[in-house]
Amino acid sequence: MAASKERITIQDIAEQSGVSISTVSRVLSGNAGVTEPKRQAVLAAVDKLDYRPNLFAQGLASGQSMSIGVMTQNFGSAFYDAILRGIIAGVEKSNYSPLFADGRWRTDIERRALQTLLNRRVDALILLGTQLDSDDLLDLKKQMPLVIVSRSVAGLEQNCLVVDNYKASFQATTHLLDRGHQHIAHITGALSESNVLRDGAQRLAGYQDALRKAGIEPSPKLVVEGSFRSQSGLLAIETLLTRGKPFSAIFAANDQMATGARLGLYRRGIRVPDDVSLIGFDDQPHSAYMTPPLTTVRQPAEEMGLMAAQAVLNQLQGKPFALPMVSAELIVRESVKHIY
Amino acid sequence: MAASKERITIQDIAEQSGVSISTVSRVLSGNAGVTEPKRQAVLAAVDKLDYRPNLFAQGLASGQSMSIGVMTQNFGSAFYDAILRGIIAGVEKSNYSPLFADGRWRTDIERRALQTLLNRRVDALILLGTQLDSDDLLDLKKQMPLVIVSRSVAGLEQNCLVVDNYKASFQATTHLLDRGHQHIAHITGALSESNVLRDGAQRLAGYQDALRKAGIEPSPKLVVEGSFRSQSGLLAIETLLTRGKPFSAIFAANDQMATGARLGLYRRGIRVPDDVSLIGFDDQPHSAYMTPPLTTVRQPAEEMGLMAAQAVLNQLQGKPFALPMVSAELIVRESVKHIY
DNA sequence: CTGTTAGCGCATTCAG
DNA sequence: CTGAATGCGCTAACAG
Repeated sequence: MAASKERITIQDIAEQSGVSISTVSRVLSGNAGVTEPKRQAVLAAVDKLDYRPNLFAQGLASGQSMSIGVMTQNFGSAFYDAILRGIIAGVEKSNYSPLFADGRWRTDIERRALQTLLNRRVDALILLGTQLDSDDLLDLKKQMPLVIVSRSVAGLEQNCLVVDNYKASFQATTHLLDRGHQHIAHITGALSESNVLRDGAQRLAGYQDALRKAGIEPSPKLVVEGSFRSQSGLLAIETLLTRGKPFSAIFAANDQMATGARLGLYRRGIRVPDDVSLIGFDDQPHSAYMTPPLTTVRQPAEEMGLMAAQAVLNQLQGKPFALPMVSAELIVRESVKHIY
Repeated sequence: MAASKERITIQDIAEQSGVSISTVSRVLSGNAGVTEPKRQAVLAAVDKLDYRPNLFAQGLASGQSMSIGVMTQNFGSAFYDAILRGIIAGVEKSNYSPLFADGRWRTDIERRALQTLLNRRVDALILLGTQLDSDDLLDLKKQMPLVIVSRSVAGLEQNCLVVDNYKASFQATTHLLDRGHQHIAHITGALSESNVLRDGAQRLAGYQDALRKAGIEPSPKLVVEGSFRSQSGLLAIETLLTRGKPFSAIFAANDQMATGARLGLYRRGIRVPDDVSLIGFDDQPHSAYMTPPLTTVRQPAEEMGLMAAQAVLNQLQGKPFALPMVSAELIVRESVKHIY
């Protein structure tokens, strides 16, 4: 590949194909009629000279960057990664291209990352699990198309794509009840921080209501507040054991805590699922490889990414769009035992 | 909404501070002397009007984008995520900002992702585990500052940042030997694809040489070729068991395969570490939470990211730079048992 | 349909 | 040291 010498511009291909630069611009943008022969000539020249329009010039002249900012909270997260994959796939067909940033679950970092995205003049925004204030979010919404994934914001219901945590949690708990478990402990997600409160609180509610529906009054002694991190799952086991109230199953608000709990049980010599059954939430890739493989709840991450992408693209084109509440699915594996 | 948010330009702050736009440009870029009073006036105006220079205009006029392209192979990878974190931290202090792309371990995707990076006119490139041909890489090197992480390319030794796989692997195997193990199996990484050959082959070599140094001739029956994926670790167990040659320990070329192997052993009722000891490589975050916690090798990912960032920045400034071979560290946990 | 012309916002000579 | 004048490469009116 004999690469670049001097940047070739629209001017070059205009001369090469014997037309004016505006005509070139027209065939390239496609939003104006051009005679077929000229069109072909231009295309040929573009191909021959391997022309690449200068995005800076385009952006400056048109006022659009043709890019969509995508903010994750952790590149390393398997769940967000799957969403990103969906977004990439969804945006691929359009003329827009994604611009990634990572908030690392820290408000200050996310704020700055958002600024750089804004500085790059993104035309729209997809925010995953954002921790920003709803005021800021409302404000952003006024400025450009916006889709918020995995967090519901009051006043922005239209733009939020969330999973039905309550229902999934209800089902997971019911699964345990159906298998004969009466004493089911729950390790919650973070509940105090108002920002991430949603998921944790909803999953807790689903757990409690499932018990009630089965005629069992939820016991506070069987509920331990976690933080969504492995470490908290590990600690939760100690807490539960200390409290002394027996249980035959544990439902953790996510797989990471379930993993932590698994280790805690292992250290105590408690077998899974022989002594205690375990269920997680999220279906981290590795959960299928735990010993035993973990029963958990899978969110259709990739689809969610696709939907989010489609929604922004529609907004960008002024088309109507809708974001339904997506439902998660229980993945049954060997970490749950049927008892009598 | 657009009323109050009229884009403010350099022109606005020029008027506001009573100087010309060139003076404004000077104090902002800092590469030219400006009288202190004027400087202050400009800064004040910038602050007051909350001025943000238009990157497109800057890029178009200067020919630089002030951005560094960063290509990963999988946003979801914990290892690469840690490297990205290091890169972000390393680039933060400079005026450059990172632009991310994901090659998803697929050459075609990586190629396209690289193109979009190039279209955005990145000033430099950091490639993680790239699968591109060395010819393309050589070519890129001619066009801009370049750093390749986790892959060594002939002719580009200067620009590659790699970990000493051989040494780490040698140490891991020696650790097993020191604990009394004589029959040590090895699940290799991918060996056939020339692109990712390095890591897998080097780890295999380290394993073999450690055995030889201990006076043990490596047995082909105890080596199974894997693909770096969990699934292959699972299958490897079946293969090993079928071959019938006994072993008391397994060294997998990465944690994912170790996890797969762990499940395979579990399914066969073989206990870890009581019956078989297990060692991985990479120290995935979750490895510390496996049951039992996995002994493995940790690569200083974040530091590597920092070094990569520093190296590109130096290149960008025409300064000299050097990329040493970094060494990994054995993390001892409960998955290895001392036998007699 | 198509060529000409004016900017987009900023960095950079080039004269003072 | 500083202001005025040129483009950077492209889009979008504006005439033909």
